[in-house]
Amino acid sequence: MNSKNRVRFAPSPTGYLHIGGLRTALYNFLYAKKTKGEYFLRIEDTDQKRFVPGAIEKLIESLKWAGIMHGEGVFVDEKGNVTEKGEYGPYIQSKRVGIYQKYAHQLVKEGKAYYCFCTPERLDSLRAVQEKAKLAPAYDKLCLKTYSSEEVDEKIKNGEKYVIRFDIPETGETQFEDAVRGKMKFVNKNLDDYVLLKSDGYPTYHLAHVVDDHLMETSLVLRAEEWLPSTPKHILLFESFGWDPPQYGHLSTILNKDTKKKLSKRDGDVSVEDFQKKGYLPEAVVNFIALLGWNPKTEQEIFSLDALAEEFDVAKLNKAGAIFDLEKLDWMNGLYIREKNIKELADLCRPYLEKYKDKLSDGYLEKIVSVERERMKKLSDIAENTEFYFDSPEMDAKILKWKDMSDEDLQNSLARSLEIFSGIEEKNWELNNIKDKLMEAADPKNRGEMLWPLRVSLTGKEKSPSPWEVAWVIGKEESTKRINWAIKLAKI
RNA sequence: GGCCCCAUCGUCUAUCGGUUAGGACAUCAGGUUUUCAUCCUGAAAAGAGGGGUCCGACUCCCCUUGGGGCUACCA
Repeated sequence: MNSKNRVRFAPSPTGYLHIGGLRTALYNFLYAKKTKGEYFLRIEDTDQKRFVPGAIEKLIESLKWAGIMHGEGVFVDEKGNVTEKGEYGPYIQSKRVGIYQKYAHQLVKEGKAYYCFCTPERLDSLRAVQEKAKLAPAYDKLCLKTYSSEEVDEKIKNGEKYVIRFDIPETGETQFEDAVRGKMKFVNKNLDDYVLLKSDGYPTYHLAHVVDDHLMETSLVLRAEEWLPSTPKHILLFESFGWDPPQYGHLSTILNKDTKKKLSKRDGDVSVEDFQKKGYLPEAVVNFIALLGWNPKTEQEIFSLDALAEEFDVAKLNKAGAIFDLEKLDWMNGLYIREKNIKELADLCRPYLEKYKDKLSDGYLEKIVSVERERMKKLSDIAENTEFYFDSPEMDAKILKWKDMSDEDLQNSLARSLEIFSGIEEKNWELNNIKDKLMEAADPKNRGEMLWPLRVSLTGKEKSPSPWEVAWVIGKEESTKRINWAIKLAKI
């Protein structure tokens, strides 16, 4: 037996990593880090209908982006091939079907499970009848009750399709201690004789989970709340095999802000990849989701991954569902953006300015980023309202005037700015220098009279960074050109 | 319908029977400021309802209500 804590993240490769899945992975990862245990990645691809090619690679890519890396399980190598590492493999369930089949049949032999030959049609009508009678829909054990073992052998020999069902006791209760919810108690007769092995020979989640987490020596299963109702089924299965179940902890659901229901693909962008594309930083996403359903019980809110691992404690996991509030994520993302150094931030922003890539030479992007950084919430903001760094702005002469300035005042103001700029030598075209010269010249009681028209003539916008910042970025020549153009425009 | 889980500001949450119910986001108002943003100050904002238990309940128990989840040969 392994004395280390062993936890896992076991997603299905259905196309992308859900943000809720990322949180589940994160908590497991943090637990392992905190307790110096092992965190491994298993792929649950037992539903052939839902398998999406390339999904495993994408899943791992998203986890890697977030910095949630496992030391055991399924990996992607440098060549892009899916590989595995670890003593408990294979870690991809489709490679383990023989194992599941062996255990399922063993249970049948021991009289704890049975073959079921019922057609989907019969199951459907059975369910319909039960629902109409306001009963809990459940399999009626028909095949268990009606067929002798000889009849079963005969049917199988004739090639009849079957599934293997778990024979759940009709009496008694199943109890367990949930790491986040405490004592849980379920009445066995409410439990259905669920399918262990499907007619295609693949296991259901239930069988695969129990067999794998026993064989892989998982000590704690932190998983989504939606699994809570099937946990007694899993406990009973473990017991049938004579195995000790792992400890369970069921995580609260992440809810959609508008519908207050489980966040789903239909609600829009919920995949990790979507957040990445929209310009969220992994630090912010990780920090934010960590706090959705977990709290360190202090007033600290900003945590690096390492700091989270330091503080993480299963006992501090929350029970209630948490609404995913994008506004707070935006704030937090802005915070992390402002902490980035210019070089790194520029590199992160570059993909969003693909259409201007010819104009981004010689540190130009670094300059833009240093000016825009404090007003960005997402990396993609670098492409919002920033055209004036690349092209002469569209100018609306009406907004050039500061407050109730006269035409003459405006001309004077712009002329004065032009004069100041021409007084600054090219080699002294530095941010602080430009700022000092402008501030010196501006009337302290009414700086807007000078700064507003100048800024608008440089940007064409009512809202933008300061005139000295923009002037510094676009350079003396371009700045001068734009002021001259504004002067002309204002005269018309 | 059946089974299960959950319940403090709009949102994320603190409170492990005694607090002016705290923090953060968002909102609003100020300050800094040419504008925006940043930053700083401040304000408004919560224990779903009803029963118990207790000297005392947001906190413990029960009921109601509300919300959510599960109810597949999907996970």
